[in-house]
Amino acid sequence: MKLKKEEKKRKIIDAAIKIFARNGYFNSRVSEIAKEAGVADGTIYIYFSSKEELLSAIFDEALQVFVEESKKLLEDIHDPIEKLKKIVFLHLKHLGANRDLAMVFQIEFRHNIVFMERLSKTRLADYFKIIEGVILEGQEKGLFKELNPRFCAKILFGIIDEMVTSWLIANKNYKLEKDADILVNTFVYGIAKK
Amino acid sequence: MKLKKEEKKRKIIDAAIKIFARNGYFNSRVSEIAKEAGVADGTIYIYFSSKEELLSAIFDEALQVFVEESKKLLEDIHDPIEKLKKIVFLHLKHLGANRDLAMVFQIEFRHNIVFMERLSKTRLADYFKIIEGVILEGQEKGLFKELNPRFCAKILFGIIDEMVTSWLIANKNYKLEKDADILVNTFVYGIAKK
Amino acid sequence: MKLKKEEKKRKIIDAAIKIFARNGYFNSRVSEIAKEAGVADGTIYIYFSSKEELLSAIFDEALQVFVEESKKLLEDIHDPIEKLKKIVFLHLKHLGANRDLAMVFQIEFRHNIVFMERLSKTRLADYFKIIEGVILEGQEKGLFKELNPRFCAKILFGIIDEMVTSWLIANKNYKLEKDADILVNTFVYGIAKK
Amino acid sequence: MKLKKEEKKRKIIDAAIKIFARNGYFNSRVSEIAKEAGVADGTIYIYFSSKEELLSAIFDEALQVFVEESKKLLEDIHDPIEKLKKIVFLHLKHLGANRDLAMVFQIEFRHNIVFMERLSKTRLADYFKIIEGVILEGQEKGLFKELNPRFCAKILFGIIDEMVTSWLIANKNYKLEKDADILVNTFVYGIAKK
DNA sequence: GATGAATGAGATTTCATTCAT
DNA sequence: TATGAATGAAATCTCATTCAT
Repeated sequence: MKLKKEEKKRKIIDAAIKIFARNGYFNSRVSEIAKEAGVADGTIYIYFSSKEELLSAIFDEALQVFVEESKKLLEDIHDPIEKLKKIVFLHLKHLGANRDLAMVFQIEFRHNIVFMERLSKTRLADYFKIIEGVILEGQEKGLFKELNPRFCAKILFGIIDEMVTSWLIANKNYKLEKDADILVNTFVYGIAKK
Repeated sequence: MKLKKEEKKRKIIDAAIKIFARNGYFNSRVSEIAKEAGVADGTIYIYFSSKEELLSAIFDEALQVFVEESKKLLEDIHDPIEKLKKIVFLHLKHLGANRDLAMVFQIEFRHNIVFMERLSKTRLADYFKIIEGVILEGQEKGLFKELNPRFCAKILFGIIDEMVTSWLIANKNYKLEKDADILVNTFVYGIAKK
Repeated sequence: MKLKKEEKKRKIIDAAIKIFARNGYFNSRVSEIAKEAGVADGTIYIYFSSKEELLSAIFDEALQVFVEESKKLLEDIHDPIEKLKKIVFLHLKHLGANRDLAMVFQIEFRHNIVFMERLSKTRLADYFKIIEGVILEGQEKGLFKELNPRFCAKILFGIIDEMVTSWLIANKNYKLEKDADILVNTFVYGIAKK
Repeated sequence: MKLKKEEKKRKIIDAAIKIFARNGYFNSRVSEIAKEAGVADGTIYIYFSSKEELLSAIFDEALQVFVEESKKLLEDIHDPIEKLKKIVFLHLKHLGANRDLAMVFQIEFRHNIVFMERLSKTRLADYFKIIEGVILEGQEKGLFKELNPRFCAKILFGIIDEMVTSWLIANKNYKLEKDADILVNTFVYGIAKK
């Protein structure tokens, strides 16, 4: 029974990702999502209180999975630079493996400032914390300069973010994660010679 | 007469920036923009064929101004790193001086993939060209590693972009451009010690 | 359930006939029709895809009812002239009994050539077929001259049509069908003496 | 000067006939007519007080020309039946020679009952008077049955009207006036044999 | 819980007409 | 007289959400 409920929620979220990715949030109809999920329009409102809530749920779920996986996989790595590479690799792999989800992340979540503010204060904050933690660790180990860790985290996030968006827009079939290492190297060592 | 027409167009664009920034594109009413601009609803459609066209016009105009100014100011600078600092400084100053415009740039232009594709193939491409040119110049002068210049340009743009967005979301009153130098230094020399 | 749906459709069509007749198609508001039908504006669009579609539906339904009734009542009559009288009588009675419907038929259906072309190739064609059939029958029985049956049908239709329109415009209370017999007699025997 | 004024009025009327015929009254824009006539939008309002007035003017002018020509040409004819043939011939020739005008007459003038009422009480009444006069003359000469002349006129008008409309809808290239004689013969002698 | 018909507020855009030049 | 930019009222249709079944 409980499982059935979870299943239905899953179906609705998956349908929403697909539809939002295809048409954009504002041009997606709740009834379309319902159809794609194989449920009645009204059913969606049993599981989610509104269309926007459904968008939030996608974000929450995906980021939670991602944060948890990152934490777990980082446990066995000790070199901060390797850790950064793993984080970036996971980020790119996750989104690269699911273009629809990537679309929703890069485009649909940026719709309005209120939404973004809320997001960046919740799940996204956890993600930034992880990156910041690694930076700090690197600094403590004497590997990184004494820059503001939050500042560094933003830079790294900005780089990854741009890579994903640019991959989406290019609409070519290259592997998104292929550049993870060079990306981190450039972030860590800069573009200047020597 | 011609002037008057240009003036009215100006007024409408300024009003649109203000209203879009305040409410977001989808939650802004054309009639609101008209009221703010001091014209009749229908007048807007004499100058812009649709609400979306109006959004495009904001982007085009702002980026054109920016690209032109950048080109001019770069002429007198010869060090590639200084050039990058100037570009970043200008980018941050421009948007930092006009929070409404920044809002429209960071949030409202990202509404849908089609819109973004179109934008990134037009004006934005010019901007990327400028950054790429500087990177290439640095490489030719033996200052920068032989990385893909487009890749480097994306990284830099991603960093700047994240700074702006994060400044918007933070909603604090720090000067956006204050970090231009350290940002470029980090980009150029990396976060690693030595 | 099914019945309820049909009922609601009925109500909307009846309301539309009334409102179209009163104000004309172009000066009728969908919201007015909704109000008259006792449903919400949006409900109309569940049953009809557009305002024009609603106009078409009125025509289709009314003509279908009329064609079916004509066919049935003609079965028991054998004299072609009597058949023509019956057709004309029915036509006049139907519209004479429902001034609103007559208004829509005579005025609102003639709005544009495209609409008329479409109509005349569908339901109206059936109606012409019936008249033509009777003319042909009369010719086969040696009662009528060997004129082109389609030409004769057009003449008869033109006469009836003008009677209805002129009755509408006159806005007097005479029974429209009272002239059915004399009308057919004139059509059949002409206005010339002997 | 006066001539120039008349010329401009002419141009506007001709443009209006063309545009109304092409798109229908409601789907024609005043600005389109202005463009076609080679004048500014506002200029139309110097000559006609409104869009509807312009439609009226077309009707008035065309019918006036027609009524006057009919009267003149009928003077030399003495046989009522020949007179009817001439009237019908002229009616069909006039509209047959100018498909755009025909379109406006058959379709655009029937838009709303108020308009039709007004028309039928003014210019159209003159036209009916002419037909009625011929019928009466035929009756006085003992050629026609003692039917109500107005009734007969309506019948004849209905027949002609249907012929024109059906010609328009058919959109074939046959000469509209070719059936004038047979049409009148059928009207006068009926469809019955002997 | 699930359904899907019904709701009704609401927004973009059009276009006849005006009027300052 | 002629112009055409500006006006602003107004209407179709959409669609998130509800709720009786």
